[in-house]
Amino acid sequence: MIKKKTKITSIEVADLAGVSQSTVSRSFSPSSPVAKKTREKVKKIADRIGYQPNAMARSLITQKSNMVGIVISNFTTNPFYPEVLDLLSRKFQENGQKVMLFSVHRDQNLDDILPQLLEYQVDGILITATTLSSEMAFECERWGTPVTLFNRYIPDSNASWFCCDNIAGGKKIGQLFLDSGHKRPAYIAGTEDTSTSIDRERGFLQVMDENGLKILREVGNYNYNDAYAAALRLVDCPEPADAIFCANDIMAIGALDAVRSTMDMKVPDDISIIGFDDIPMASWPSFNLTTVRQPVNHMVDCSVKDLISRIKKPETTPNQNVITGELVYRGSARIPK
Amino acid sequence: MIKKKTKITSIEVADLAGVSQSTVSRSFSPSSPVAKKTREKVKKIADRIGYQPNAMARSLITQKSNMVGIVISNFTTNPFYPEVLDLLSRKFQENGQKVMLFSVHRDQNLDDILPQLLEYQVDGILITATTLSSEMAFECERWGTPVTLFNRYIPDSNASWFCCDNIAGGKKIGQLFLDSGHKRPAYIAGTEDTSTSIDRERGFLQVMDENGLKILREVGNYNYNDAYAAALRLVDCPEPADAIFCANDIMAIGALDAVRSTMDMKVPDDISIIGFDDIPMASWPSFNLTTVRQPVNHMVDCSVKDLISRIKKPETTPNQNVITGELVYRGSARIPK
DNA sequence: TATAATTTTGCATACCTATGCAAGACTAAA
DNA sequence: TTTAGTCTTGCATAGGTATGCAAAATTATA
Repeated sequence: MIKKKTKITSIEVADLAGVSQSTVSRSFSPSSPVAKKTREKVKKIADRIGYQPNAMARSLITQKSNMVGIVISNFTTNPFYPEVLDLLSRKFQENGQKVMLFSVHRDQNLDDILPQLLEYQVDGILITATTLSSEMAFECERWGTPVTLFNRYIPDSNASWFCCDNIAGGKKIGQLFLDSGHKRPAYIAGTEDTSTSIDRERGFLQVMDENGLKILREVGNYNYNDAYAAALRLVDCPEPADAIFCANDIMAIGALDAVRSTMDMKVPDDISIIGFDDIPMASWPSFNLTTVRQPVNHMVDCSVKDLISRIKKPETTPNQNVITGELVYRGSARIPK
Repeated sequence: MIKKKTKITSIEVADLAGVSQSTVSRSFSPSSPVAKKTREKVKKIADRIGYQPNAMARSLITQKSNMVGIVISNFTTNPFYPEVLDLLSRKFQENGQKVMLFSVHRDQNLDDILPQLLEYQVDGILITATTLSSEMAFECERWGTPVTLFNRYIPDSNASWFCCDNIAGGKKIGQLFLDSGHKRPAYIAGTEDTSTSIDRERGFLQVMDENGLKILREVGNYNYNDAYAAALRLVDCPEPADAIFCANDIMAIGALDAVRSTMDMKVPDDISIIGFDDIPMASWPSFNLTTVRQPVNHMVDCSVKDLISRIKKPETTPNQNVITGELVYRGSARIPK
């Protein structure tokens, strides 16, 4: 029978320091009034016996956990999201918020995740690369827990969201293809039911429509392999595509590899390929990918600031913003003369 | 003045259901004895008014937070780690553990991170891609919080660790270079003070030493760009390397691109390049990289199982294991005849 | 030195749930 | 119908901290 080692509490520190528990508590709260000498004495003893305040007990009193939940869907396939997660968690840390992470599958329902976050009294929730049902949005609202979406949006809810202007991005790319004289444009979609893929396609399609061009279409599910196969189908046919817009960079890279693997087409002379995101890899010499840059840093900044301010002032109205991305010209697409 | 919305408690549920608070509590704990009918009634009311147990209050009583801390260093540059993090967090979730995430800089001291984790009463800590000082190891031990390292090791501590056999990996690669007749081997190191880079170099060097070969050496800091530059230096000189071992795949890819950018060398005919990790990208057609596969899944399994079992039984002795990686033959290195 | 003003401290309580113990309700056996 | 046995429930308390209030200690003022 091992004696359960009981944690060191503020009372023990108080006893050793010859003060009350209240004073110990106050010593650990910078804004509380404690005589400088007393605070030093308390801290020294706490240090010696290894005391640290218990955040659970504190949260129980203060009704603030200083934790935010981050929900992110499988960020393994798209290098864009590790960067997002890294930035998000860093910025939350800088603001004194701990991060509770949930990695979910893209199609996984958040209905079993959110209750866990609420159970742990997170002060706010940030959701990226996935979206939430309106019931769950309501549930969070009922709890008074603010929710911010990153790169997704919900029209009629009081969640905040910050989303790259995917429609405009699609349009820019469509226009570029037109300007450089392409005739048989193609789109490789991401996962079918994601708003990002739908919107990028919509913008692209609209420009093509207005100019009387039909687009070829394949699905790449936002991953390299599927896009590779999709690109082969687009190229290996009687009337091959002469321009491919892929819903993200990693698929564009897959398409690039696929096209190169067939001996008879050259990029960008015979075919242009454009992606979306501007992940670091896009600028590598072997790819040199033309793409639309999502201003990650800015978007993360906005999201974190928004969530934190709504945690501090619950009555703040939610922010809903589209952020425009910029076309980055590299070597994988023909440039208009 | 907005009235602070106070959270719904088990007492309110109890009142509405006409039972005691204890009964409500028991209704939410599957193993507690409650009449079936009562439990259903309670649950229904709880559902209606949106009650959920408060995990903070529970943890305070049970002395278990059901949270583990994961500390990971900048996983943005090496695609190996997003995968690790994804698997880790998934597996912890499957085991009912929430994940508190800390993303740190490689050289950042953990001395300010660990106290935060302990403050939040995490049941265990998993550290990867970075290591902790012996003072901090001691601190965790004092708190009785088990620590597991992933891909790092500490010789004399009672932390567990699971580490790929980096020395053996380096040896295998050295041997392959010898067997295929290379004469001017080179090593591109990762970040200098990481055990992974040091050990991989050590194994490699040892084989070369035994066979009387000197190695060229550059530093690539585990990132694409530095490795690209390093490889150029190794190749663009009077006696260029004819075989490069890079401490991870992303650097090997950088080296590959660098070598290809010079018109007069072909891979693998003129020069062999080998990496370490076997990230998904390594198998892409454009790289087709020979490398040492780290058995991520297995390593993650071991780590999670270890930590969880030590959370359940604190007296368990720590596990310390090296796990051997397997050489994956692809197209970037000559194969012995 | 006495009084007022200010700073510092302690007391008591609240936050919300889990659980040992004993009493109550109910079923089965006699 | 009575008794023994099992199943449910409620009472009371503990877990560790923060904080309003009042008392004590200190400093400033007269």
